Amino acid sequence: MSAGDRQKLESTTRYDPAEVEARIFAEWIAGGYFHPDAEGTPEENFSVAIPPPNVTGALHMGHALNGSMQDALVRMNRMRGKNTLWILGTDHAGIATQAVVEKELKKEGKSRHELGREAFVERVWEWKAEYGSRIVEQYKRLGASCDYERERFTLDQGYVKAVYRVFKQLFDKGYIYRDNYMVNWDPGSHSAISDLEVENREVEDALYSIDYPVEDSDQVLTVATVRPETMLADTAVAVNPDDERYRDLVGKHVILPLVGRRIPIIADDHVDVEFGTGALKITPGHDPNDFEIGRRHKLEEIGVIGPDGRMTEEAGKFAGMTAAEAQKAVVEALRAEGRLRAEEPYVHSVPFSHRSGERIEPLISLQWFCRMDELARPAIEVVERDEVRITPPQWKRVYLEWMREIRPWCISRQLWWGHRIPVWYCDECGETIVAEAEPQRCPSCNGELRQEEDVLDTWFSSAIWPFATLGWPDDTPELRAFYPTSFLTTAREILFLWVARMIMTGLEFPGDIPFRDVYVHSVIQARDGRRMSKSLGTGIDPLEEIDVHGADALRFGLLAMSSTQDVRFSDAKVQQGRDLANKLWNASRLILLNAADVSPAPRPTCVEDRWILSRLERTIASVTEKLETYDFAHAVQETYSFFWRDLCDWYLEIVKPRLYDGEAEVSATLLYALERVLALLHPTMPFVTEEIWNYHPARQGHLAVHAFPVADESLFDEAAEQDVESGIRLTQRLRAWRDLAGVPVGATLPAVIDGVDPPDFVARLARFEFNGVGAEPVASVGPVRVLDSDQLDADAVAERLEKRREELRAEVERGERKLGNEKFVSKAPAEVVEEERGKLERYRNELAELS
RNA sequence: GGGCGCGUAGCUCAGUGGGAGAGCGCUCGCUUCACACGCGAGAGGUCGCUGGUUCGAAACCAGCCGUGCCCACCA
Repeated sequence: MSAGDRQKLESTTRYDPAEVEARIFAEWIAGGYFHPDAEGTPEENFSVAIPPPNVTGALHMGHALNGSMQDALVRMNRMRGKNTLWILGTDHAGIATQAVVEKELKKEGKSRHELGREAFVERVWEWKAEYGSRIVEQYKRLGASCDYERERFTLDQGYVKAVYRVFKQLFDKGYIYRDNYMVNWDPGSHSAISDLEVENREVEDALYSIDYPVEDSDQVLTVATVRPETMLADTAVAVNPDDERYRDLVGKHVILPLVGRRIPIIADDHVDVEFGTGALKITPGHDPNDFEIGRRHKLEEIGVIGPDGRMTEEAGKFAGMTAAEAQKAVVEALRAEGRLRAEEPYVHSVPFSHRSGERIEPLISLQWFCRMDELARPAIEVVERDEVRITPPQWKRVYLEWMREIRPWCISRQLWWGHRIPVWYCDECGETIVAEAEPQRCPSCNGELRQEEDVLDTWFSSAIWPFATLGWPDDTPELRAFYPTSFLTTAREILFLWVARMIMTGLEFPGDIPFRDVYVHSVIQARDGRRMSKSLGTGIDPLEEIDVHGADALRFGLLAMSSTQDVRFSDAKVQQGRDLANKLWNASRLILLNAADVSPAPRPTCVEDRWILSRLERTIASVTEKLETYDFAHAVQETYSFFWRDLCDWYLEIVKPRLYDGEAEVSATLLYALERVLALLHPTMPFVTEEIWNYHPARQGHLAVHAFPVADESLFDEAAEQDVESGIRLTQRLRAWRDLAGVPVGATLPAVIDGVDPPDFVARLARFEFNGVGAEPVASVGPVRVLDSDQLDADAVAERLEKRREELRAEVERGERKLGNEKFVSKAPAEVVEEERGKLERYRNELAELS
């Protein structure tokens, strides 16, 4: 070690992540470790596609957890020598990004319509160039070992080519079509949105009962509705065909109040006899159910609410009002005509836009759809056959059930920012052309063409992420080397929005699954158990955590708190990670500053050496297995426990004298253990381990590309583990005895051993002298007979003795009761019974000695 | 309406059939020559409730209570 390094180690008693992280990260990048050559096959390589964050986004806890998990596996596989690629990129996020830029414009007093489409889109690109890389920089702060040289964007040139190819092929297969259909209209973003972008919320509305007079009769048919304003668009009233009350009315007509329209009374199974009066007003233009019923009965579809959320000309005197204003006015008008029979409070669930937060207005509009049933079929099969494995397994069923019920996907959006749908219309001959590249003139009549105004749903482009990022549709070296990818980690909320669609497109286009494993991770909630959300003010900023505690601390903390169930964010776990980083630093200082100049190798000379090596190798085996099965929480906590408890608390304390003596054997063993612990921990805590590695005498190159340890089973040593662990337990009992017997901390107590000598370290760590002579024994702790001395307080010793007797009596009683149970003795497995007998025997003997 | 999950120490969570665990917090004692982001020793749980299965249940089964999430077209 150089004098400078030695001085740095000696003087730095605390690990300071802020001083280390940026420097180390720059070294990794300079080394090119994260930028693999496109060589080898997907089977032998390791690749992961990052769930692309929104360009508008900032790193939140979900990204940080997901990133920590991916990086752990990516780094582990890179260290194993695999050609490893972590694909990075961002999503153009249509609605979100357009909203951000529109907001900016608004501050300048402008609207996108004033700018016009081209200028607006240009403006969004400018915004993207300036702010769009923020989240990528934040991933670097986390230490994520993505390939920053292959960064992709869902709207970059090659990606658009892939999207258009997919659109064209799906269109040619007849899966994509254009139709007038009921959609979820989001008045906030002025666009249709898909079913998956809708969230239902409980809302208290009023339920109105309205009398519809039956034509040529004194009868009325009373219907119930929460949206009286839509009655203006009613085109039928429906009753259940089995409903005796209305059997005679089916086929007759009612006269729609306020409007005067004559509309039929029809019979449809959808109507629930029990609900309200059993008569349902049918508004095919403004209600998804009524739309379906309307299509079944070929009813007229009238729209009285426009895309702006206001009443249209069809609404007559209500035209121009907002839907809410119209509701009041319609209710008033009905009341004035004596048609309003009842009004009562009513709680029900109502769709809201996940994007804008506004209440969805179901409208019929001309949109592009994609049929999903054919695409879903093979995507169901690969999951059924576990070719794509979903972990934890309960999500497999959730996926399959959703896929089996899949419905057409509304893929068009009335936005400007996104992939403009590759369809051109000829106004002269009415031709519609779908093409991957813009056609110059109409191929039929040579007329002028105009392109479809709508853009595609953002998720349409995300769906092809794993292969579009690798250069598909071209046959690129990247695609050949890294597709299919190895695994995907995700939050369950995008299982349908994203994961399912990637499986479908992967099978349809490159013709193979996009990844072999899907790991659905838990959700980190706010400290109080609420959802972490910006709008609720419950978010915790991962970057602040990194600033304060370091990236390793946050990574450790997130992995340690992650689980199969949702968990609350735990500051304590992040601190545990910070403490671990500090402990690693300091234990390493102890070893590195005192070890003799030897090569790291297991060189056991005594039982405690064999013990720590055995524990080390077992930990490597166990932690590796847990990482491979996505059990991150147990993986990091087990590493923590081995390092802190076994290595630091016990082994280092035991071998300090040998280490200070510069003994070659213990130095070699310690350097070996340190090297392996650093490598084992590097995937989860990359910065501190890399920094310490700088000072390790075996260092050749960066730890990021050092071999990941493989457990050496020849070092497993059951006997050594038992000996040392019983020595540890004896040490702990002796210390406890001293403490309770009021012995001064620094005092060494005389004692003798009755029986087999414990390992040597026991006497030193417990501060006993086992060759005591002369005095009388006053207490027994295991095989240790504590001799009388002036360090002892007789009363405290007697009290301690009595306490132990009580414990033993309770134990003996418990054992006797259990073994006295004849059914236990006859039915329990023999080894369990034997164990109980052994324990009882030991307790009885010790009690006898103390009496 | 259907589905999934959770209820274990003051807090956050592990623990799937043989004597209740971790981290934090708390108490007592330590400036012991790696680390006070440290060391040693402790206190603290009828494992939501009620029944059942079993020699044995925190764990398996049933019901109940509480709580969270997902899906769903009942106006």
